[in-house]
Amino acid sequence: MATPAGLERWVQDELHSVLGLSERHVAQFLIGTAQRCTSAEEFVQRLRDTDTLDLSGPARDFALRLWNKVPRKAVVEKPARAAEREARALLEKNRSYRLLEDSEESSEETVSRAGSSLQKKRKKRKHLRKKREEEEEEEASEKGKKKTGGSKQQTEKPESEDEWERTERERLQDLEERDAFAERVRQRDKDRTRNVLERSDKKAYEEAQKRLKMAEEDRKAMVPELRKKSRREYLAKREREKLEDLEAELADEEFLFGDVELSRHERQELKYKRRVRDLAREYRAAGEQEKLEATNRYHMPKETRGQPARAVDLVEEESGAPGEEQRRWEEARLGAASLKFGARDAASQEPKYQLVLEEEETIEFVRATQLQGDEEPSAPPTSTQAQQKESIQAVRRSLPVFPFREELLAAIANHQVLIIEGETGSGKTTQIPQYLFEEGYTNKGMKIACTQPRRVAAMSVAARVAREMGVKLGNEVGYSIRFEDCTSERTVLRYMTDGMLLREFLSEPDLASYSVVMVDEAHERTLHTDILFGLIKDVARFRPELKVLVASATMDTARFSTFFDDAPVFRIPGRRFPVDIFYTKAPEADYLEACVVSVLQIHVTQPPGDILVFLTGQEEIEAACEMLQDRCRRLGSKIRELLVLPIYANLPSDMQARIFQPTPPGARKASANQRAGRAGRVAAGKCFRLYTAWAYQHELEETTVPEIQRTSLGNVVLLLKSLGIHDLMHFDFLDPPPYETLLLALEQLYALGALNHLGELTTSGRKMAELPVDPMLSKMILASEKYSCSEEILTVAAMLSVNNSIFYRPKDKVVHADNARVNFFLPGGDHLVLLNVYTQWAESGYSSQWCYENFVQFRSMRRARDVREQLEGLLERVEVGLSSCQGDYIRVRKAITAGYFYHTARLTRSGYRTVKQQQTVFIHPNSSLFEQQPRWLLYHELVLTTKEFMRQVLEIESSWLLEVAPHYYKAKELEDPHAKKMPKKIGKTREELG
DNA sequence: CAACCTCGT
Repeated sequence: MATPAGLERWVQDELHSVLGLSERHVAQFLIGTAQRCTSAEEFVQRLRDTDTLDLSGPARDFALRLWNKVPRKAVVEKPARAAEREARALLEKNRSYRLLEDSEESSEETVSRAGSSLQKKRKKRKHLRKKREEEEEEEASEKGKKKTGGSKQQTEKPESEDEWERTERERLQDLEERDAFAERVRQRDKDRTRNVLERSDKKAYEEAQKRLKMAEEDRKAMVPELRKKSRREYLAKREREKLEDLEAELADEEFLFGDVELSRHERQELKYKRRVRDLAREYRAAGEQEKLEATNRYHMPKETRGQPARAVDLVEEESGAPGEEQRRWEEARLGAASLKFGARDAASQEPKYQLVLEEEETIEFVRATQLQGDEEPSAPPTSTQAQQKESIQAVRRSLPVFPFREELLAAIANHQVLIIEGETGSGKTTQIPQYLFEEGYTNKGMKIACTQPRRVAAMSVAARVAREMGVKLGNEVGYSIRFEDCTSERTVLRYMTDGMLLREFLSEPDLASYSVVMVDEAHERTLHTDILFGLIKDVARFRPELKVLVASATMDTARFSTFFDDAPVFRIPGRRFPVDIFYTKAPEADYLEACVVSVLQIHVTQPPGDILVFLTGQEEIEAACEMLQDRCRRLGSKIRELLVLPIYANLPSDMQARIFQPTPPGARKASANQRAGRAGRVAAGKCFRLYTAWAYQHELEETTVPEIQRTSLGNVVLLLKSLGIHDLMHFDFLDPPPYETLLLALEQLYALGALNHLGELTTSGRKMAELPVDPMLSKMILASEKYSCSEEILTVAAMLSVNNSIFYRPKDKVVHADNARVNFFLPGGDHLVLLNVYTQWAESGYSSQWCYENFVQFRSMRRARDVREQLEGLLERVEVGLSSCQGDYIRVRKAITAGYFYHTARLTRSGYRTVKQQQTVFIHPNSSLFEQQPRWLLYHELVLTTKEFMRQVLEIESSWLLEVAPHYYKAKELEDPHAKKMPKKIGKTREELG
């Protein structure tokens, strides 16, 4: 970043060379404008509006270069009503100016007005007091004829004299009070004037006026849309104005009459006013919500999102067939792009490679957008050990957040809740907690929590911050994730997964040991984050000193702001490295093929660097790798070396580690980058999207449906209930889950005995909440106490909670792998198979070699072991003793049934039906029971692929259901009409082995 | 006879 003077000179020079123009004020204007804009598009738009430059020619390019150079200002604002707020602020300032001019007069007026009101009140009060005294006197005189006490003597003094003295005294008092009152009014006006003087610098005033004008113009353009929803908005606006008046009135009332005794009527009036105010507030909140939803329905080009829509967008939305619309939009985008960048252009510049790609179909990319970076693209710095410490600090200073350190800290100090908006890589995650630490938020033994949706993120960020602060990880800076608590008593900066903080609510419902809670990556809207919002909002209300920071990418911040009672938004502009985004010119049919072609294309046409490809699944990744390697081999030495490395969750970890190793020089690693956010983190980059820009804007869902509206909520309900939140229907969800989902969860918990008929948590429910597994699993674990088989049940629970990734099935060894799997089969069902696998693995000494030989995934097993150990550690807390069934698997199966009686199916003549809902279901072909078809069974989960399949099934007897869940099943519905026709063949086999 | 599988306590 250049110094202001240097920057100005640079702009002047450029202006001169590009446009033959060298006026200083133009340069200043350009810089000033750029500083106030939040995106390059906005900047260009503004320039266009003001006709400063002819932006059709090289000036546009220059404008973009300028934009990249200018340090932008952070903005603290409430985006939901930015335009409205500005207008109101302007009006208020106008009023303030007037106040400044005639404040003396208005004070006098106020005093006389309020004075008379005071006198009225005083009179009333006097009247009331007199009346009361008279009543008392009457009472006393009737009662106390015999007693003639001192007090009585006083009142029996000569009446006229006494009366005169009293009124005189009161009049004096009144006068004094009136004087005091007048003084208070004067003081108030003086305060206001001072505030006005402080706030109103003229420039800001003019700026506000200009902005208001722009806002007005935007509004004008929105008229057609506005009309549609005008009624509601109009009402809301009126209500809002009313509310503001009312609030001012109430505030004055309290200020002026705060210590004057009010009559009952006046008190009622005040109460009524307050009630009206509260209602109006509610109404307003509802109105805003409505408005927001209405604006969200429109797919606006990203550049204008968050700002008032312009008429053009709306017109385009409404007119023409989709194809036509797409073409027009595409054209508009292409026209706007300053630079056309096609692979063909590049290839023609390097004829050597054109030959290589001749047979291949080339894919055309068009650069549509650039995400600006604040740094010039440059090679990543290579540093020696000695330089490292210095460079760490240099990197810290280079982060986009750094220039706003002071502003940010001030904003945090001034507001309890602050929404922080910034791109990935702006440094918000690593820097802000450090700033807070430096600022002393961790004094007095208080801690700072920073939540991440993912484990790796929590770990790596903590490690990074520890390095930056020069402390050992786990000391001052630590992380806390499931199975791994890398914190100590010294830890004040705690990075953790969101689920972890949620768990902490169980032990510390008010988060008393934290001074700041920062919810990071809020835009991801994970289930845990969403629930944290509701809980933290609650806590913040009764802990006014607790600071809440909600950090999000450039999305949804308006919603967060609204949710947290219009908390201000702090926008951190800029990103570290620029990322160019390229879109395909036409949609691709076979995207895997297209992807491979693009990689090669990129490989030969672009400067050296790594290529990162995002695909949807393991199979695709493997296929793509094969295709790439195959083609590279065919091309042989004609192209530079290409190193293809796959990465996906199920990949053995040593393979994963390979991608972090540095690339051999001249070679290039693992195609179209789907997420520009990931790139640009360490160095400048380019992002190729294998879909058209139109599709990006229109076909992809703007934001995915929040997790909370998709998943089963059993766990969540249990957790909230155990935190004492009973009224779940009115819990403060950012996006409330569907009513039915909540009801379903409540019913399920009731059936499991976690809730009583009043919906209150039972003791067993409290225990279930302690266990970090699904309610049915935890019920199963609790039941293992009764059947004395907790050792086995723990294993089953652990194995069930690692999802279907136990068996490894490489394509080239399918037969061996399937054989190995069948070898683990035990009669009874899949749960026992899982138990068998784990037991054998444990007997092998938890060996990885054993896993390899038996086609079992070591990583999954290790995870199962972790889960098992964690659960074992919690057994004591839920009062379950360790016990083993000693081979009596009936007991294990009964305990499982106690948790899963909800998930049962019976064999009918037309196949399997679930017992309660009569849904047609099938045993999954991978199940050990697939060929046996027992009459009664229990399943762990249903998966819908080609059919509704039961995965992980266990054979049970219907009588067990009555034993474990008598409240849920009636003997009659478990009767089997075909009992005599079908002998218990399988049952016998099982008993023999049992 | 089916093949999807991200993340978290």
